[in-house]
Formats: sequence, structure tokens, C-alpha cells
Amino acid sequence: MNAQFKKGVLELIVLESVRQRDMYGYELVEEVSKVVDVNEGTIYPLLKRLTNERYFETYLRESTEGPPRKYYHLTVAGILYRDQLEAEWMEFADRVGAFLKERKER
Amino acid sequence: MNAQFKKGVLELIVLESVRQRDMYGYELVEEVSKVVDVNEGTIYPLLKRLTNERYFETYLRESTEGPPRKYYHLTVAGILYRDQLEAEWMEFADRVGAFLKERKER
DNA sequence: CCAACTACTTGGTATTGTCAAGTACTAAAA
DNA sequence: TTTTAGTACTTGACAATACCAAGTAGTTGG
Repeated sequence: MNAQFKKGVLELIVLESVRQRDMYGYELVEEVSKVVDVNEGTIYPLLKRLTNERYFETYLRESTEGPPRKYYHLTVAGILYRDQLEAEWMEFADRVGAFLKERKER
Repeated sequence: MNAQFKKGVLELIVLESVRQRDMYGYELVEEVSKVVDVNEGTIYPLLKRLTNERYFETYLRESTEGPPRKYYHLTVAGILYRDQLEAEWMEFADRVGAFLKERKER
């Protein structure tokens, strides 16, 4: 999979995933992987960055299957940012799609 | 416009633009700008890279409106690469679009 | 007790786009 | 004639983000 296409989009996929319910890192790696190929070394730093930017709040919860899990919860700022990012993505993808389609029709 | 979204996609837009007819750099900046915001400092290095990778061949032609223009012509390898890149983009954009749509329907 | 799975961290690297500045040529306006 | 605007390309320093590899550590089952 083209690594460059993912730039910025992984952020949106992560934000959108957490929107519906709080999730922990490892779980997110698997969730995001259903949509696009991704590995831990990408997701964890991304979560840290989004937390530093106050789009996520975190809390620890013990697990019966391994070490405690760090859960990510979307803040109000996070919700707004997600909405904005989604709108930007839609517009971008539409523009590129329209360009390619228009070219094809000739 | 989100700068990250463009990664990899500008390459496709440039290749697709030149597919139909040979174009020179300055012209490409304007052509690509119709689809997504972009500036010279992005396009010229990209053209150089794609030329180094043998996806473009170039030739100079004089202009009545300024200095000579360097025209870019798509090679056979360039055509194949463009096709591949387009297929990858379509697949990627579809996957992301489907993910967002599916989430929205809940 | 060791392998497998879960869970997270970190450091180095690669790719690609941005910004800013510079060079240089032509044509038209002042 | 000098200046300005438009055309055309180049370069170097920088920023953002994804990848890879390796490491730490807890839990469970053979």
C-alpha cells in the first residue's frame, strides 16, 4: 500500500474510531488495520501527539489478558477537529476523484 | 488545505496531466492548482524526481513569452506507473470513504 | 518455565511537501 | 528608458508524518 496516501488520513481514521467509544492503543491498531495497513510504530506516536494537542484524554484500566490498557477518550476539541478533518478529506477526495473522472471521459 | 493529504496524490495528478499532452513546469503548476493548492517549490522538485526515475523525458523549446520551457513527456514506464498509482489511489479512497460512510450510518 | 499473546515505548530513517530566496528572460506600461 | 509584471526554473533549509526495528513488561496456557 502506498505509504504516502495515508499521511493525515490515519489521524482521521483514529479520531473517527474513538468517536463512538473509548479505545486503547493496541485495539486501535487492529481497528485501523481493517481499513488501511498500519503498524504499532505509527499508531502509538500518533496517539501521543493527538493527546498532547488535547484532542484525547487518557485513563488506565486493568486487563485480564495482559498489562493495563491506556484508553483514549475524545475531548470536545477532538470532536471539532475530527469534524473539520473529515470535511477537508471529503473535499479533497472529491476534487481528486472528479479530476480523474473528467480526464477519463475524454 | 491539509498538506498531508496531498502526499503521493500530487504525483498522480502530475502524471495524469502530462498523459494527455506534453507540458512544461510552469504550466503544470497552474494545471495542478486547479485541483489542489500547490506551489512551484513542490512541483519542480517532483518533476525532477519523476524524471530521474525515468517516468518522464524532457526537451527544451523556446517561448515567445519568456525563457525557454522544459517540456515533460511521459515514458512507457511512466504510463504504467501512472496506471498503478491511480488504481492504488482509487482503492485507498474507496476504503476510507466506505469506512466513514459506514460509521455515519449508525 | 517458556512460548505466545497482549500492550506500549522509543530511536533512527525515508519520503514528500512548504517556504523563501534567487536567477533570468520578455513585453508592456510609465 | 526604466520599471513593472508575467513567465520559467532552481535550490536549500525545514516540517510533518509514516515505517522499521528493537526493547520492556504483564498474562495465560502448554
